[in-house]
Amino acid sequence: MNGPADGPLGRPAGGAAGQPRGRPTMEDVAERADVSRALVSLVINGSPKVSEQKRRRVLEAARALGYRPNLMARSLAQQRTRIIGVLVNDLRNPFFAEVVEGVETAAESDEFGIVVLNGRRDRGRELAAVETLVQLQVEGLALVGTQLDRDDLAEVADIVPTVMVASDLVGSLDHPGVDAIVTDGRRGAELVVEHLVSLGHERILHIDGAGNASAAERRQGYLRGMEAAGLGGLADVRTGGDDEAAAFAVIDEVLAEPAAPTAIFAFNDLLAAGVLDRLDDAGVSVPADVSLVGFDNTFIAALHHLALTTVNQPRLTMGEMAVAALLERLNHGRDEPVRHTLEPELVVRGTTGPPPPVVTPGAAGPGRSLAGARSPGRVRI
Amino acid sequence: MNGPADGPLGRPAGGAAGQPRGRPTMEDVAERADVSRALVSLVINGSPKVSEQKRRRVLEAARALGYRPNLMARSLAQQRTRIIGVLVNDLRNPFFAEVVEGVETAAESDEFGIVVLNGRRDRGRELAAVETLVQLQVEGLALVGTQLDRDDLAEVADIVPTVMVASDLVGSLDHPGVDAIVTDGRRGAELVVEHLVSLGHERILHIDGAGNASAAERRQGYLRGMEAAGLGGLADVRTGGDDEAAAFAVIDEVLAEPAAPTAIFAFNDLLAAGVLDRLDDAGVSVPADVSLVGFDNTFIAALHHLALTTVNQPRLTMGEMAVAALLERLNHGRDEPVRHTLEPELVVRGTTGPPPPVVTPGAAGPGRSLAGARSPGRVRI
DNA sequence: GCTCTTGATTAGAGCGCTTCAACACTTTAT
DNA sequence: ATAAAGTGTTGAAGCGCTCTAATCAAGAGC
Repeated sequence: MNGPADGPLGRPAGGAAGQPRGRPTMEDVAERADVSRALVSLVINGSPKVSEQKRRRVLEAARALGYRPNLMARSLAQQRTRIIGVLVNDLRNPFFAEVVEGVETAAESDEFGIVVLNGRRDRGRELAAVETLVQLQVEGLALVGTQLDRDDLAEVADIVPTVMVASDLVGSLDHPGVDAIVTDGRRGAELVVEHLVSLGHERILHIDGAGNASAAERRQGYLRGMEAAGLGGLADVRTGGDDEAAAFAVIDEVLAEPAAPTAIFAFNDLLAAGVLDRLDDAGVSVPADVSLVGFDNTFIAALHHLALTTVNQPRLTMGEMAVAALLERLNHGRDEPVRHTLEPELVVRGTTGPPPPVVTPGAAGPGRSLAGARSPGRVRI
Repeated sequence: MNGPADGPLGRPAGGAAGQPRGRPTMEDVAERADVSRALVSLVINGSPKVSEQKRRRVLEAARALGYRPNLMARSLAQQRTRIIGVLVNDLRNPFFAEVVEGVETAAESDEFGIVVLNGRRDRGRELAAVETLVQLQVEGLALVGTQLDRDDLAEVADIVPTVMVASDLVGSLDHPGVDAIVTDGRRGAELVVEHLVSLGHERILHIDGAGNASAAERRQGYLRGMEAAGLGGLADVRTGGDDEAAAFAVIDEVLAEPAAPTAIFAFNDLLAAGVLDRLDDAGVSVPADVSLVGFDNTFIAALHHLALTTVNQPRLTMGEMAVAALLERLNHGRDEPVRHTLEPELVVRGTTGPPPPVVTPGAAGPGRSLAGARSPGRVRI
């Protein structure tokens, strides 16, 4: 084992020869400090029942060897990992990134680590990621904006406490192992519609989030808002997505139609940014010709040059609440599901205003504001 | 072991009482399939030397029990994790998020998993995160935009192959365990200056990235560019940062000075966005009064309403190259450091143009374009 | 002098898995 | 037939750590 022919080069720092290879283990430290492995363990874990003398000896040996505990081994022995697994729908979306920061902050203060996996907008990858996290033995699972549904999660939620953030098991909140932290998307969407209606808009288009987890809720809120305003007949929902690119096709389509909307409510800020770009390309000015609203209140919306009216979700808080929910299960054994619904908040900025006056009363049918805006001579922003 | 009191129904779903507790292990599967634990291992790992009959038996038992391999135990036994650790300076910066996606893509196709930790712009946290990753026994370490320096990394790099992405051990590339994948920030900055100079600018201000890892390089490039253009005397560097907020103070300061710049080169797009906002607040129009350039070419720069002239870095490629570098060490035993420098590319958009004509020749001293722009009546964007 | 405490240390079993050497069977070569 | 060469399977030894129970040393109490 420790024979002389054990390989020429030393362990880490270009050291001397003849080492047993691999990183130093607790055993190595024990040997060097001339104590038992158990004692080293106690020292490393800061047990109070170790004499000052030995503690020093051990620590010194550890430092000298460059010893670092092996988390895998520790977790295995301890039967716990103190890791919370986080699955994010899309790391590129600043909204999610900030939720993750919230999760991180909270986890950190509770001495948990987090492992972040990125679904990259792909359901299959999300599924695989969840599997990986479970196998990694995470003690809790936070799914941020995931598109997974009850069937995907049922098995997993039996094994590890799970919380969905910014998305929900739509219409099936019944799994006892799954909590949810959401902003009331329905209410948020209603706020948007109310705002637009109060400005005088009637033809309000909603470009939705396609299969995205929160899409359904916001869509519903939009529809309800329209109904409530007596505009149910004018409600118009188009399939969008959750990034800028998704907006292009829809806008091109809409611009080509006769009765164009005077306001557009996009699924989220990213999508709204795409809408804005495309409108810009077409020479349609916002909000003079069309009003535009996003959702999430990401920092992008706040940029003055976009000044996007949007709906705020308390991202950091959501992340923190997610961890809190997991810990309630972990530490206090809660076992019924919980669902926290946060209040959305309308943030009015510069992309909403009154609808344009009807161009030529009587001439061009019922309103053509948007199409009209495409006439030459219009000023681009 | 197989006593009668071992619980009637399958474990996971809605389990009753009296189970042996804990998730099913390989042992459980072996018992149920009536084979040895070793055989189960072979099946799970897809060994070809297992009879079809037993393979089926094992797989069925595994499924029935809801068995999932324990990655911790596997890694421990196997003495490898197949995990690449990724430390990101700031997950909220879309630039980094995209580099991470590149890392992910590459790792995935090489059957590696990745674990992402977020430094959140805090050096101490970065240090802690690296430590965590090392203890997690990652096989490679990708540091994305980190601010850590040689001293922080020396010890770690002896243990695990390390690659720095989008940042570098400035002035000390000498650690044999650290590779680097960077875009030539110096060159990028020179391109910016050349572009601005060719437009006729002379008073070009650089707001740098403060302590940020790539800050020094870009600063140098800027200074060299200015020298090369014979404008060394006009070079002006202010301390900024790497997000929008950092821009505010600087802009306020600059606006209050007599000889204001006609062009501003910001450390990155985020900072540039902040500059744009502040200029906007002050009624300074871009590029009519001041030209503005960012760095990174994040999607933010591409938004039409910002249309930020910037410098592109091939993010995805950088992430992929990082993994490639790690794998060369891991699989082919390379042990000298490697440094890939990618070419930056100037992306001209709408925030740069010729400097404004000097307002009142002779009257207001040497150029007051920016300050002049603050006169009332100026149009805001 | 003896047992009792108390406190510090350690032996050793075990966490769930991999893997190597050994084993029991074929099957093939000779 | 017998040796040689596969096949498929298994026992058991770890991987690096934790943690319980046992051990040991030393002072306290009687």
